Amino acid sequence: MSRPPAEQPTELELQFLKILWEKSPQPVRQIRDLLAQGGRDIAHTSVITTLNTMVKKRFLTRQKEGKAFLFSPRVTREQVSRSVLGDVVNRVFDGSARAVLMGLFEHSDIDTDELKDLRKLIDQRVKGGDK
Amino acid sequence: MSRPPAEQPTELELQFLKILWEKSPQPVRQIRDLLAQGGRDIAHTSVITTLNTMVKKRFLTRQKEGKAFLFSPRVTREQVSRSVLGDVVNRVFDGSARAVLMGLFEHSDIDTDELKDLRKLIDQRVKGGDK
DNA sequence: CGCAATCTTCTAGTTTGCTAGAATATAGAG
DNA sequence: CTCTATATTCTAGCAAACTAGAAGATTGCG
Repeated sequence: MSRPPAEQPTELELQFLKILWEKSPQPVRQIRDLLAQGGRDIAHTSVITTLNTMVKKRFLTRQKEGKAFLFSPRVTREQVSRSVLGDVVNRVFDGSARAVLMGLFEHSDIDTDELKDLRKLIDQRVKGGDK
Repeated sequence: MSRPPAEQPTELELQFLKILWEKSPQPVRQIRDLLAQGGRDIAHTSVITTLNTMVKKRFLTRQKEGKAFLFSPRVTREQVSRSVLGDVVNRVFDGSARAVLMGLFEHSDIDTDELKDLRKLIDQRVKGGDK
């Protein structure tokens, strides 16, 4: 028995996804440059290796263009965000949205304006009533 | 260069912490039993190995009692929750509490009552104003 | 066509995470 | 005090994650 393959993207994979969510499809060379620009200077072949594992995991698709491959995301930012958050909610907060919200307060610099914004969001949700 | 040591507890480590948050200090044997009870049947020595790495990571402390060790958490549930959530907020949601809250809506079965509860929480926060 | 540039695949090395058996230490019974 | 039961440490193996070099494939320039 060993570790089950993680269904959530890893930290590195998330960086790749963010780049491709911004713009896609993109070739390896360009992805590599953007990574380096973000402070993560990885060898060209390493970038390819990671991209290929992400294709295997179905996070990405690739298509041939000339002699190179172009990569695109197969999952949306919303899908990943929801998945990761849901995972944390279940694993750490035992499914309690309330606990998450309180943790959210503690976490960061949420000012009064943002709080009101959040409340408005909830109001809309309450009125909507659907789902 | 290789992977930086994760500062967040792993899934398994989180299970250990949950057990010790419920009751501590506890001996290895008992922790092992509770894990097995929760469906994770691990060899006694494996439990010790994990506990020791957690001590090294400063998630736990241990004290000798007779011929055995007793383990206790060194971090609180609140600390870990905040840390994990903060990590996700920054890494996945780029620091936006608003985005997290919306993801929270999407995630799960939050009914109207719970929404009102959340709103009350925000109201208290707005009135409190401080911190 | 041939060769250089460029891209990919293959192989492989390192660390973390998880697991467990072999070897070792120690407390307590008799 | 000796022996056994029980606890711990040591060692080790396997998969995932990350990294990169060597080798192989392909395009296109001259």
